[in-house]
Formats: sequence, C-alpha cells, structure tokens
Amino acid sequence: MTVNAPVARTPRAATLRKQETILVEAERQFARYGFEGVSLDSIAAALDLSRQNLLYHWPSKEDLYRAVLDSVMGEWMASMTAITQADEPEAAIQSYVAVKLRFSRERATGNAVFTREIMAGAPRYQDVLKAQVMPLLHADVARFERWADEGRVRRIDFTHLMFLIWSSTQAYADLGPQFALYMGKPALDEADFERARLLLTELIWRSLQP
Amino acid sequence: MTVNAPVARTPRAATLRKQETILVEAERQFARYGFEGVSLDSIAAALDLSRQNLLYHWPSKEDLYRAVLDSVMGEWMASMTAITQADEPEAAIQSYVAVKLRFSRERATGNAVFTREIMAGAPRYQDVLKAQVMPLLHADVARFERWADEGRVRRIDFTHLMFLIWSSTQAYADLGPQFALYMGKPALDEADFERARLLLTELIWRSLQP
DNA sequence: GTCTATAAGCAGATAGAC
DNA sequence: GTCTATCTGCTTATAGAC
Repeated sequence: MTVNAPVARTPRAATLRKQETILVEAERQFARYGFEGVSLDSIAAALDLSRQNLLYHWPSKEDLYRAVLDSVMGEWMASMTAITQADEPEAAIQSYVAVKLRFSRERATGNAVFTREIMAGAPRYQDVLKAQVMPLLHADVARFERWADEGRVRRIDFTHLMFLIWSSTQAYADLGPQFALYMGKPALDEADFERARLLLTELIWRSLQP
Repeated sequence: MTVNAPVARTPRAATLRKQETILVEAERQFARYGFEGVSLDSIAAALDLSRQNLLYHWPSKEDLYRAVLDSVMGEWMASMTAITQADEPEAAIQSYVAVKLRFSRERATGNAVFTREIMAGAPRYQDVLKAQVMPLLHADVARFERWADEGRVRRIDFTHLMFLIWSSTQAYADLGPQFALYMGKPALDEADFERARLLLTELIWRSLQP
C-alpha cells in the first residue's frame, strides 16, 4: 500500500458525494415502500447505476438501509437535543412543535423511513431507538414533571402528551400528501405548516394551564 | 348449470369462513410489510395452504389486497358515521376520541394497512379514500363551524383539529408497540388506552373553550 | 376446490476480468 | 471502481389433471 493509493478509511470526496446521492435515493424509495418493498435494482436504476455498484459501496442491502436510518437519526437527534435546553415551559412547547414540524417538512422522507421501520416492529433498529430515543422521551417527561412541581404547568400525563406531540407533528410528514388531497391541493404549503404550528402550540399550551 | 351446483354468486358458508381466515392473515402481514413486502406464499404458508389456493379465491394479489382494505374501510366507516349524529359538541368530541381509540385497539392491523397504503401515496385506494373519507372530514369540519356560529365552541382551524384527532388516535395502533417499548412494557394495555382517552378528550375540549 | 407442473421474470449476492 | 457473468432462490400467474 503506497501513500497515494486510496484506502477504505479515507474515501475520496467524489466517492462520498456519490454515496450521499445513493443514500438520498434509497431514503426516497424506502420511505414509500419499506425495506422489503424496495430492490437494489430500482434504487440503482433511478440513478443510472448498476446494482453491483451499490453493493460495492455497502456490503449488503441491509447495510445500505441502516446507513439511511443512521443519517436520518443523526439529524433528528441533533435538532431534538438542541431544544431540550429551554428553561421556560411555554418556550419549550413552542420550539418543540416548531422544530418537529420543520423536520416533518424538510425531512419528510427520512421521517417516513422511520415510521415504516417502527410499524414493522423495528426489526433492524430497535437497539438504536431504545438507546437514543427512549432517554430523550424520559428526559422530556422529567422536565415537565419538574415544572409541574414548581407549579409552572398543570400536572397531566406527560408521557402521553409527548406521544401526542410526536404523532401529530410527524403526521404532517407521513400523511402529508393525504392531508393535501383532502384539502384539494397537490401538496401542503408553508401556510398549512404555519396553521398547524399555531394550532398545535396553542392547543398544547392551553392544556398545561391550571 | 343445475340448481344444486354451487355458483360463484352464492359461495358456501365454509368457503366464506376460509376466505375470512385468509383475509385476517393477509391483513396481519400487509400491516407489517406493506403490499410490496408480502408474498402470497408467506400468507399461504402461515395458514398451511398453497399460494395457488389463494389465487383460486382471488384472481390476483392486488385483488386480495383490495379485499383487505375494503373489509377495514367498511368497519371504519360504520363506526365513524355512527357518531356523526351527536348534537352536542362535548359529547361529539368524547365519542369521537373513544371510538377512534377503540378502533386503534381492536383493529390495529387494519389501521396499519391503511397507514401504509397512504404513506405509499395510496396507489391502490386513492379513489375510495377521496370518495368516502374526504366527505366525512368535510362534514365534521362543517359541524364544528356550525357550533362555532352558535357560539358553542371557540372558532379554531377545525380541519387541522381533525388531522390532530386522527393522527394522535391512530398512533396508538400504528406506533403502539413503540410506545410500549418506551414505557418498558411488552404491549399497551387497557389502562394505557384509558389514559390516552382522558388526556386527548380533555386537551381537545379545552382547546374549544373561549 | 385442490393438486402438480411450469412459465417467465426478478431478488440479493459473489467471482473475476479490466 | 466498474463491468459482465453467474449462482441460487423466490416472485406472480397460468394450464391442466383429478
């Protein structure tokens, strides 16, 4: 091995860009059809590549799938942990809803890949979910409990409140096209997301008043 | 054709029972893996049948899939239209949340088949959704608008309120195992659904107060 | 109604040339 | 890194015997 030869540990920038392109297309397809419903061939064909080429970059279909999940999870955790710093209940609710809805809008396909994995019983990602998402939930619940102790919010079932926040915000990613269909438009626009944000924020904040 | 010969229009009771058994297993598997992720073989194998046997009862895989969706849709529409009779806002919210959550609990797999179909862009059921679910949504929104006119509820964005009710209640079907995992139990029990019902009912009703 | 046989194609993955 | 070739197995669906 010479110093000039490219090695596995330090791939060239072009290789990384190509892998990124593949991950984007894989995410798009896994979001729509799930792990079992997507073939390497269909991902490769959409990018004018061969399926063997995909298997050069990842040893197996499952490795590619996990790479997609890792990429989404990384971004999700980054945006979620950033807002757990808020020290004031109303600001916390506002930024929580805003960040989750923005994620639903900007990373809709990534969100859907997760939802599909969870609906399948999380056979390929349960360990990561348990290790990373579960502590986040418990930290959020504990924070609300503390605020309830201090009399700053009404005490309700904060675990189920978190389930409500998660499910109602991520619905704008997973079920977005359906919502748009019922409203008679081709897709949700910024105004729809803003209306959702206002409704959810107010509705949740009201539920925390004495 | 004699009077005693069984014909396609009047299948025997045993045949109907068998078809029902197949529909149940098909629903279970489509719920987990979606249309593309399930093979006729895996459905047949779970019932100790041959895949040819399935193709005797339905002409194709897609026909079987649509039969599953038809069965779920029929039950869903029946339980949903039954509660649009309520003439009082608070009772309407209470029964709406209760019925949707009960459906999530008792028809969890049926619900999941629908969610997956919708997430895939509803390629095989969009016509039915548009014809049946959309009018239901608009009727519900109109009913709330009327109550707002009469000053019986605060005027908010009722369309997005319906999206919230739908997404938060059906999450207990589609994401139930995940919620259970985060709460450290094998599955959601009746008490969890009751806590969800109380929280959602109160939270939504509060949002409609002046 | 259920069986065997078979068609015709696609799946993931590996080997080896270049 | 990318290509062709190939292996093995599974996919939906049809034909026809019983």
